[in-house]
Amino acid sequence: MARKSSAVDPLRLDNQICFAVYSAAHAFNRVYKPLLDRLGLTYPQYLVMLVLWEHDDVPVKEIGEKLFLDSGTLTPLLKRLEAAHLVKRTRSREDERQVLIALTAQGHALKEKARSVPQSILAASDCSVSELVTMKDEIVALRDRLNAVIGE
Amino acid sequence: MARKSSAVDPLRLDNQICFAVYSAAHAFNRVYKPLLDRLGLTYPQYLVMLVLWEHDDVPVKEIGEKLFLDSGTLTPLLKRLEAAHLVKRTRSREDERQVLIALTAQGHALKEKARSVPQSILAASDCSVSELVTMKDEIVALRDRLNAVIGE
DNA sequence: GCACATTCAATTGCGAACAATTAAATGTGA
DNA sequence: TCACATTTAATTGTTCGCAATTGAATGTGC
Repeated sequence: MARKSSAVDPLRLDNQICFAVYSAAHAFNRVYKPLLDRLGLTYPQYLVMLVLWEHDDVPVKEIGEKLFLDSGTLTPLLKRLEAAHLVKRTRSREDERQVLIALTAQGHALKEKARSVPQSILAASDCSVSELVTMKDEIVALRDRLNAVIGE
Repeated sequence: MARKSSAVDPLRLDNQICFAVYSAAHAFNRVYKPLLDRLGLTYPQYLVMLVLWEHDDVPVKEIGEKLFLDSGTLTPLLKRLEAAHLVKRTRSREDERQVLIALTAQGHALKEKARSVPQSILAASDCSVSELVTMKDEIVALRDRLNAVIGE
């Protein structure tokens, strides 16, 4: 039998969608870095701020569900955001197990400085908005199917 | 002026391709985890092994170029692979600055156990091969455009 | 009311990921 | 040859990401 063609070898790096996603995520991170440095945020911190700019005063768990992150990641990250005076962490009075995350005035204000970020990313991706939307929807659909398998 | 529709608000989490990629990468990682646990590898270690299974006895830099990782990430990772008896690290005699990474017999043998991994991932993605190939190519093209911007 | 399980955040430990620096080896130009 | 830049890994310090555990608060079934 002939040796398997490298074009279809499933163990070839080039053939793995997962590596494509993994390396694209790192590439995005490197593009975001200089933009977010100006805001004093890391990319995961920026994601948390995006969540809070949409809906403030929420428990840690809700942030985690939206970003697919757990308390082991979020607790120290939120403490750093608190140290930067962007959020306030307070125990809920209705349910003392929960910690509610609220934006400070500074945290709200940062949203204005963040408005220019998406368009810089769009420019870097060198791609039409409609193409990006299509890709985004496909990737989200794939992600959700993967997460469904994990939940079993 | 009417309030901007949330469907096109560029600061909305749901509208960001970058978050789609970021969260998909984590979802992939979670699917890989139980499969790779059986091999005793983490996902980045698995990527390094994929590179080595394709081409052995290469300097650290070459691995880094293929995976878009630097020595700060690879040096400790490779030391862990060496501690697991999967690779050997030796200074090149032609150029003493380089460290060459070679597979051990165990490292070579592990490739056989890894063959079942891609098909498990394919099953989890619940998607046709041709769809995945198309998506992969699009994501790689996007990644390469992003990396081109970084290189400027 | 009380034992029990569940929920939620925090903690600990380990493995990435990367910036910045260090140090050694190599290459280059005068 | 010798000063100088370049290349390559290694190191250090900070931040993610997650598994596993802890501990407090809450809910439940009897």
